[in-house]
Amino acid sequence: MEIKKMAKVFKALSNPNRLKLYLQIVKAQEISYKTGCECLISNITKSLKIGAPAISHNLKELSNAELIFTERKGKFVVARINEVMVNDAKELLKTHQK
Amino acid sequence: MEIKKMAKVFKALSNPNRLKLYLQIVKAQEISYKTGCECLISNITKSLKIGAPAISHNLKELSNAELIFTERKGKFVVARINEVMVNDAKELLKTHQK
DNA sequence: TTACAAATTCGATAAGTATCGAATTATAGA
DNA sequence: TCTATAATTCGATACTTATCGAATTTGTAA
Repeated sequence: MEIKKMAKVFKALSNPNRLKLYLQIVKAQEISYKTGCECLISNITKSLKIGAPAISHNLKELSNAELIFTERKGKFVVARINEVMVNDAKELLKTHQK
Repeated sequence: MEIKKMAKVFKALSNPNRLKLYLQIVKAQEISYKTGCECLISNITKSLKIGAPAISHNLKELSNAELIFTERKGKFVVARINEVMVNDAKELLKTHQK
């Protein structure tokens, strides 16, 4: 687990809009476990106050940091969380004391 | 726990040199629990490949994000981790599935 | 007080980034 | 085929940031 890679992960989460986007994907994915629906980016887009180009850019940042995987399903893009990477990030934040 | 505040925390960890600095403070603090010594910034400075002004700047970023507390002890600066904030960050990275 | 070391501040610069509107591409359905 | 919607790409712009060297401040101890 190299520093540079982890720094990139944190960078991906360092912009408020992008962090919101990430959290919405997490949330949508959790719901999808119950409903079977997939996480459609187009739904999330509406709830953020930035335009489609910015969403696209921010998705790519999350994806480049390997925090999410994206896949095109016809006209739509679906995203899902890369649990492994998220765990690496959590692990790095572990402090061994109380 | 507001998004903006958390984004700032992640931003503080988003630069490789600053992340290293943070991790060194964590490490030094863990050692200090055993030895009773405090985490001196001047020791850490030597192991990073950036100059003193950059260290100073990066410390301030960590401090502004409330990830660390700093205190001057005579000629030196000592730092310690804000466990509460670190936990908030870990908490935000929790996903509820397996 | 003088000298030294730690740290900060200042001013500059090069590089990176977030977002936009316009244009374009991809896809589904009428 | 034509149209509407989702998404991406492009080009621009305003803003932020990481780091540096030089200068300055803070503090210790000779």
